[in-house]
Amino acid sequence: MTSAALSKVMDTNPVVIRRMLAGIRDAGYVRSDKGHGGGWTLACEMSQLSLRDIYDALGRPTVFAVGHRKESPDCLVEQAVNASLTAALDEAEAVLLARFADVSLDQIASDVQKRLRARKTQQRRRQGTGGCGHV
Amino acid sequence: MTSAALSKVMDTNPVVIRRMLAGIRDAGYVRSDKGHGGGWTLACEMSQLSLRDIYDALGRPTVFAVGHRKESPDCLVEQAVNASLTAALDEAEAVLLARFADVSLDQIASDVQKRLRARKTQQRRRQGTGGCGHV
DNA sequence: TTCTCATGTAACTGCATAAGTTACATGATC
DNA sequence: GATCATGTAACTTATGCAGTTACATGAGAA
Repeated sequence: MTSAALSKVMDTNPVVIRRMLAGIRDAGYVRSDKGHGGGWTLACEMSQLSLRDIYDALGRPTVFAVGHRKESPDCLVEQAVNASLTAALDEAEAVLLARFADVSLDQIASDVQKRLRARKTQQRRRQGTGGCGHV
Repeated sequence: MTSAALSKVMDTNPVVIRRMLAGIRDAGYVRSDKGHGGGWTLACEMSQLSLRDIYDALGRPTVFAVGHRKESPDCLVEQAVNASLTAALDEAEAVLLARFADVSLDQIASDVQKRLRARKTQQRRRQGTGGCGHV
């Protein structure tokens, strides 16, 4: 799939797609090819790729919107607050990353399949009965 | 303590202090008084006030810097990713808030005391021996 | 070889959010 | 009434991210 096609689907810009996928490619999870027939292809088994892997490949961006004002404040109160805050944040981050590690791409793919079936069933129901008229 | 004094200590602006403390005052944890001798005073026991209480009083700001692009996307893949992401984020947020609830202000206060003693010991050591000359 | 397609990347432009600032109103105390 | 302190609206940076433009590079087709 090309960056242009992906950007349309994701309602954004081809360059944004390339910037994002660059890290994932460098980690070896996808491949990019130039020229005719080029674009992006998956380079590993979906079952071997987790959300955690992608998070790492993206450069482990900051997880939290909250945090310290200073890294090493002189103020002892600020130091004490930072210590408590850091302990709590670290623990929460560990939980989050563990959960990310639990989710592989094939799980997401099968979830998509499930949603696809659900959508089709709903469409059939609406057409078959002529629709309830509410939706 | 006045907003002006607090802003100096925290290296910021009096108005920023007032904006922050406004929510905490509305929740009843601190009091503000105008005029001579006015300023901010604690309105409850430090042991009864946790980081979680303060987080709530501040309006429960967004915890995570990562998240969805859209709340209700048409794209089934995006829906599936959102579902996995939300589950993980919710779990991490629950852990974080639980940790916040575990930390009361008097714990932080005693941590400050501990740090104060440690700093004094270090200062005495430096002065007593004439100092090592490195710091 | 030349044309076209696709990625790679630098550089720039919004755009949203938070912090900081200014200005002035309100109320309490001396 | 003078002074001190908060309350708040309005404005000004500062920052980071998404989006965009422009062009270089490389691969394949004609």
